[in-house]
Amino acid sequence: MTRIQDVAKLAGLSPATVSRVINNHPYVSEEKRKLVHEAMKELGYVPNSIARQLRTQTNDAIAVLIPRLSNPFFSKLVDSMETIAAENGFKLIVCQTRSQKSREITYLNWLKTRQIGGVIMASSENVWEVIKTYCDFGPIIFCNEYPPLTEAPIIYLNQFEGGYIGTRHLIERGHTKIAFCYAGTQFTNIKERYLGFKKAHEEFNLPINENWIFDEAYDTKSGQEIFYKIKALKQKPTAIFTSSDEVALGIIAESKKNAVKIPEELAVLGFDDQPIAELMDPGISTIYQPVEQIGKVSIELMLDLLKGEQKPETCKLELPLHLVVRGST
Amino acid sequence: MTRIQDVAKLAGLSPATVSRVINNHPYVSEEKRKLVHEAMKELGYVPNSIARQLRTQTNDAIAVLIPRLSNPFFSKLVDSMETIAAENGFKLIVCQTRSQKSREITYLNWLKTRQIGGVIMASSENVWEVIKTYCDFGPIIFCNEYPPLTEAPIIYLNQFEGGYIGTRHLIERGHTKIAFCYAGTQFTNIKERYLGFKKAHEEFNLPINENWIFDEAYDTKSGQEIFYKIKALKQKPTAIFTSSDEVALGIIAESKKNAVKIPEELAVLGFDDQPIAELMDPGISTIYQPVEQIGKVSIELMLDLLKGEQKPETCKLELPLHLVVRGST
DNA sequence: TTGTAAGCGTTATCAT
DNA sequence: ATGATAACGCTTACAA
Repeated sequence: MTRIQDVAKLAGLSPATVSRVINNHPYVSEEKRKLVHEAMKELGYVPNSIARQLRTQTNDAIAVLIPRLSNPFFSKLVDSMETIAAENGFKLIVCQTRSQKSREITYLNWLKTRQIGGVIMASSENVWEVIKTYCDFGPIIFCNEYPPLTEAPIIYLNQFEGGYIGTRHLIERGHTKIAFCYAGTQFTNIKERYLGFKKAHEEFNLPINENWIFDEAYDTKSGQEIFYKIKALKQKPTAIFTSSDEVALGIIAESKKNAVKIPEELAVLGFDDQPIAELMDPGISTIYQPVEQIGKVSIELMLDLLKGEQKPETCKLELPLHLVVRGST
Repeated sequence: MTRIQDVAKLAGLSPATVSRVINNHPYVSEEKRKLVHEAMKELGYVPNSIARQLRTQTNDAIAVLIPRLSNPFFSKLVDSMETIAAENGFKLIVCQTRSQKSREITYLNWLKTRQIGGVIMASSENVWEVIKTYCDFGPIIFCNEYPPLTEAPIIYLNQFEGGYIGTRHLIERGHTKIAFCYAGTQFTNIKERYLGFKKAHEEFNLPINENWIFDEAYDTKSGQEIFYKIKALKQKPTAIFTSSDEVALGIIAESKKNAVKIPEELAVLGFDDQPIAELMDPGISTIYQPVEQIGKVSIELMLDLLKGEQKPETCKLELPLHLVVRGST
């Protein structure tokens, strides 16, 4: 491996000058600069980033914590983040927690051991009190979801609003018996959505039926299962507010197999606005989430924090979401 | 930041002994080991991995190059790799080339600057002669796709076989007018598939119609476009061998809107066997690719190379794929 | 079994 | 404008 020393020797200069050239410092004569470039080229020299990071106490690796990549919402999110990170010479490390507290901690520990420079939490399983203890070791920001009491930057979508406008839409379509899908142990998102769901019901003086609240609605498969749970009920809802387009897809697929008409017998509302939502027949009415934008804003904030060495401050940035009406409602 | 020095001082020992304890070296008395652990705990000490990597000349970051994450095939592939990498304490860095030569080179350069320890190329845009020049800086292996003349480990699926069994299936269903989808400038995969497609035609003495070969079949949208290209033809194929389930999905979606019966008027064969293939109505007949397995095998090979410091040798490991028949054919 | 000291490849401080 | 030198935090001969 050729070192900065080797370049210096060949150019007849000191390592310091070579370093100055590499880092575009001022106060280097054009003559020497040229000499250095020639020597670097001749030796095929490339700076060792590990040594540089040790010396400058920096780290250009960013971890993004998500439940799993095979969830299209998250792969799209990571997609948008990676593009911008790479453009800025930063590396993006995928960290799949699979919704497990312990895995999340494992990744957060990478911050302590300087394996990574900062963390973007696009999902979080642990409470803020626990996550907080890692903040001394590098910037941590939240994107899409966050635990209660979080004192860190938060980029989020107003899920309450999403829950409200979606439910309102269903009510305006004439539905009074509306089911709702919960997904796991998430902190804020689904809970917020449920509050919006509730608010819409209250506004129209409609009761909420506890039997129509389904948990563990993660993916298409759970959507299929939920369809059969509904089918087995005596009192059936006429509409369902699902937790994602995948879940909606599962419900719609099984409805077709069972000759249940959509939206006449069961109106299905998705969430996310995945490409698939438009393609299905009928198209899935859904709540559009600006995934690329939330990824872009989050990674840009992280880059600022990493470059500026400033401490992240508590703040909340809300991005808008909106209703997309298609055939399924 | 607490250093190994601090721990040593508190424990009344030398940094060397502390290092030995951290790295589980033999020849450390139980007594001192305990002392070190206590001191580490008291100070909340964690080793600095950057310093360690500089000293040991190692690197625990693995880059995986893919076109884009939003392609489910690749997000699933990265998913399986990340899981195993993390279990072994290695970090997986997503690198989206967006099928651009230049971006691929940017990422490969990270190997030179020691930003990463090794590269898994799950797609490749540059020729082997170019990629070869990076091999001195760390292990490079190919997974799923590879340029001609590659002298590096290759984990791949027999695409020729895939093309053959798929086409044979369509022919056996009575089709003689079969379209084929190409996707971009990939090196081997689609080309190999086409050779299998050709072989099946030859076996049954069927001609191939050049007008029925469609290029740029990347995603659902292109599938939709292809449907309309077919619709505009005077001489229409009765079956189509697509390049992915997404493309098949696009074609099927538009067929429905245009009241073209599937599979009676147009049989559609997918590729990959994504979850969506099973859910569609009709289900998409497709070629199953063992994505998780190819990811697992690849990352395990990379871990071996990184741990063992051995040079990668030219080799080819083939994993099997098979036909899944559903309603679309 | 433990300690001393050199060195991994940089960059930053302080001279000159 | 340039150079000598120390330091970043760790591991590993070598010595004891």
